[in-house]
Amino acid sequence: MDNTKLNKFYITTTLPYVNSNPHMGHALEFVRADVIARYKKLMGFDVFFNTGTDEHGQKIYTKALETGQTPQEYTDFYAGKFKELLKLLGISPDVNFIRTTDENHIKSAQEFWKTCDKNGYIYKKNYQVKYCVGCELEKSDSELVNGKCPDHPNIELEIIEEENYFFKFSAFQDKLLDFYEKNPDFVIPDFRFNEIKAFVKRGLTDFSISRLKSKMPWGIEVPGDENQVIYVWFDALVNYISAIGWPSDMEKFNKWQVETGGMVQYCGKDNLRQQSAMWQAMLIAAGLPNSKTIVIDGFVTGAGGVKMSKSIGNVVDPVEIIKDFGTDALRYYVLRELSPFEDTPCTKEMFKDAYNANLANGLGNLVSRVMKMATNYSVSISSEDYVDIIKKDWIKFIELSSSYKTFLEGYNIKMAMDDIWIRISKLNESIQEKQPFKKIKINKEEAEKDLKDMLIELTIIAGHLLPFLPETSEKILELIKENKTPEKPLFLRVD
RNA sequence: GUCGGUGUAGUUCAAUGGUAGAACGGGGGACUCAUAAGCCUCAAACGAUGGUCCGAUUCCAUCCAUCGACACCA
Repeated sequence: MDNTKLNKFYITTTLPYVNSNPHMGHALEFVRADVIARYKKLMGFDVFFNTGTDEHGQKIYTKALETGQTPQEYTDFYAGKFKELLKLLGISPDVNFIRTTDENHIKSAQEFWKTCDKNGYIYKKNYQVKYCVGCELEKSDSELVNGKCPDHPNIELEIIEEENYFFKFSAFQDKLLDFYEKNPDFVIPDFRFNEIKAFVKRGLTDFSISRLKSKMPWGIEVPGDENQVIYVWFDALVNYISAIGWPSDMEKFNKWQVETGGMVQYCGKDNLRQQSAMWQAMLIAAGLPNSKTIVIDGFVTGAGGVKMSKSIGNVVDPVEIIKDFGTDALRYYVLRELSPFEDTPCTKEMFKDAYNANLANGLGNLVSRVMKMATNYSVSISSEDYVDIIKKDWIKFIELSSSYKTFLEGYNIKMAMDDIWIRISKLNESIQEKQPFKKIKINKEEAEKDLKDMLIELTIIAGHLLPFLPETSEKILELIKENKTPEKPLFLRVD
């Protein structure tokens, strides 16, 4: 039997569209995907972890021109910014970073197009575009009010006829519903799955997947038609397979998309349709296997559930947070304090409160507390028996915490972390109850035994933290191993 | 408008057909190993109105509030 088939894992984030600076939503998605990637690695899986930047399309083209740059200069700058953010967030350094302007991606997207075309799912059609002379912009139906531009209700919309390529999305309704039926956990959480099922059941309409190059040249050229470019998201979605070598390196592709049982995709709720319906239809159209799981994040909002925006001034900038509180503090917050699936409010004040309560007063203080006693009374535990074993045999170690594992397998990162913080509380209580700091004077032997138990428990806590707060976890394990008190508090209280 | 979700202490979240749990924040206390941290303790909530039931926060209906979906927004 081929056991190796079971221990490969492919996870990807959505590629952020680089028309603005990275925000909390991006940070949240990167960090969560990173946690799952790290967890799987610890569980002995061979992991491919993908992220990158989505760089084509009208918005970027316009922005670049506005700032007096070429689109390439503009996207180079933003790709750099996102790469920088990944570092700041402590994302696994071996993460793959794909840009949709990469040469191999461009080739792959064109091949993908050709394959869909060859299979009969792409056709050319006249497309009517509504154009408002007042705005000098094309308008979609959903933007219109009573069939007029809301900003210029007195001007009649012009209809512009344009020839575009279309994708036969309508051909995939039954196939998608059938696929959903057979994969009852395909979209997490379930209420998002219901949403997309309802959407597909209502019926699907073909959609345009190209743009006239004369109007918008910043895209990948449609194979065999130099007058059109591939519409940005059709090109962007293909990154998930171009990143793993399709079609030039089929061995690599098979390893990550076939032998893994499919990719796991993290995305925001605004991407539900593209990832769980359109992309799946595209894969079927190209004769490729579907994704395994789509995990949908909620949004980070301002206080009271209001959308974050510069004009309201309620934006919480992840880079600024990291500067003030550190990488693991941000990781902690997006993993435990933000709901895994629902929208959650976040303000700087809320961040600070959670930081002080759970990292400074909670985890950080506990480490100082235990290690201070351990060093003062010269009590230690053998690193071969504890610290080293955790790292060497994490699978066995985590086997002892069944709920932790169950939560992570279901992408419920918050609940897994709650388990750890329960342990932190319990250990604090136990120190209070056993009072080794008093007992050491009257019953040295028993005090030392208590303290050893506490060191073991602290080791277990650090072991559990490994995928979430890797840097902190390593620090704690190191302190236990060396039997040292932290020179500086792990998380300094902020007031 | 249609469909769906949600509405629980000051705040952020749980659970449940039969005395509603927690965390943060607030009040009080005993301690001292620790980052004026930790521990113990107190106060504090089921949107509204009807209905089913011996009994509803939980089920149903209506209303109010709020969020989302209803396709070309990456």
